[in-house]
Amino acid sequence: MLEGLNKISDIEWEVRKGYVDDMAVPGRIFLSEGLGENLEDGAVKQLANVATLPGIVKYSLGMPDIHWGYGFPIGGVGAFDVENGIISPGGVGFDINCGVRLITTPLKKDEFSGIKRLINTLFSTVPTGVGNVAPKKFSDSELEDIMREGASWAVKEGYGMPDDVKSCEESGMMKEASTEHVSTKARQRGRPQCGTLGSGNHFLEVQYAAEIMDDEAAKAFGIEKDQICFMIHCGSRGLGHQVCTDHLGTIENATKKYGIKIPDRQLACAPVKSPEGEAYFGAMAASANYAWANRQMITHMVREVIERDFGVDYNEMKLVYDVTHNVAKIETHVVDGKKMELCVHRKGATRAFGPGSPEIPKDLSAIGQPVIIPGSMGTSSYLLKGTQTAMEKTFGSTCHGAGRLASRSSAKKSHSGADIRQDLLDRGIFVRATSNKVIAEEAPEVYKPSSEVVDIVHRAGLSMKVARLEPIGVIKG
DNA sequence: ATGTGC
Repeated sequence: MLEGLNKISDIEWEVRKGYVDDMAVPGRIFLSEGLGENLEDGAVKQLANVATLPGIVKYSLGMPDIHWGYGFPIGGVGAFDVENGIISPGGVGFDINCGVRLITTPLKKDEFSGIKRLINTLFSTVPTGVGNVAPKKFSDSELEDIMREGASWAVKEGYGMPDDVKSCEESGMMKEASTEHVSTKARQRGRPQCGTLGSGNHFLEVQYAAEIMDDEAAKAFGIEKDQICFMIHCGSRGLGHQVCTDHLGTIENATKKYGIKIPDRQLACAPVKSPEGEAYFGAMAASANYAWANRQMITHMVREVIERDFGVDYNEMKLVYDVTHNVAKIETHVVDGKKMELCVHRKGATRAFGPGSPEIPKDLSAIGQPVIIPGSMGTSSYLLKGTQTAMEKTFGSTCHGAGRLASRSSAKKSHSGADIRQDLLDRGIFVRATSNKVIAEEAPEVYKPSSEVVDIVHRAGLSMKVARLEPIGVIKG
């Protein structure tokens, strides 16, 4: 509910200092009155709690897809001064570098047929679902390289082409990775899973570009109307999950050790510049690199299938961009006219750097970075561009997706997976999933409409629409 | 999200 929040504009709301005790800064949420009806009190409280943590700068921020999460809300951004601020695993989440990438093909919708066959082939090619393993179990030394080098490791091993790397945020590799802080247990979980899709909201979709809203940006990003594309949404699997679990323990101890007062145990944190904070950051970066290698390997599998079955040249399937939804990064931002080094936590939020940012590909410098916002199963996904407004208002951030409305358990009670699969088929969307249970949990109705969420970030100027993508085939874990 | 709930 929006009650108790101060209205700044039709799409921006303030969570005043004092909403919970000890807030150092206010909160800001980008949200319409309509979507505000589903705003959870718990999520607002979590956003306010983040504002109590040491070193927070400017605002604790909520995107229109905000919902309740572990400690920090999902759809939240918190930036902390590197000198006196904190880093928190709860500000990143369990699925470190959960992210999404978009790849185009030269195929056009009108000339394309055989979606069922393609999805069935991909479903048997890309390992999918909880506990599934990749065709290859990597050695300890290979895993070490994966965690250090990320997407570039995969390309070097033949799972892609050199241009792929520069089309990833961070070039698909956080150089701060320190693998010595990744436990044996995390490595054991990670070794058989690189090149697997995972479960839940993770997916592999075949889509087409249904609408182009910004011709200039679409041209720069390399996407045309009616083009067949594929989108991959997944993360760091069991490795990132284990890294989060392991470091929550050490960070909880550090919270006590450094005398940091937190309003919720799930906000455990340590100074950015502390051994415990640096250890978590290094292990998180290693997990992020693993996730980039993972998405790169899946990209390769899909390209090989399309090359073989549709006669498309592998090199004609270009990576538009790869963004991360769950990460903490050290970035320089201008705050009240002066440059500051910040530890920016984006949890269920996407970087949306604007024109001229040195971090984005040079050939896109005049446009802004590509921003990819996936919809829920069977609904529109969007390609947008980053903006200067985002740099000024949200530390260069925007939303990450539709945002869940109902819990997995309630979704299972109210929806039949088989019925949803048939409904989608009637609408021309062919779904393969590891179980009907997953389809019920991921029913489009239990998510906010992606179009409404994207409308708000567009109206707020946090990222501007470039293209709308519609699914024709979906693989769900 | 996750070898799905301590």
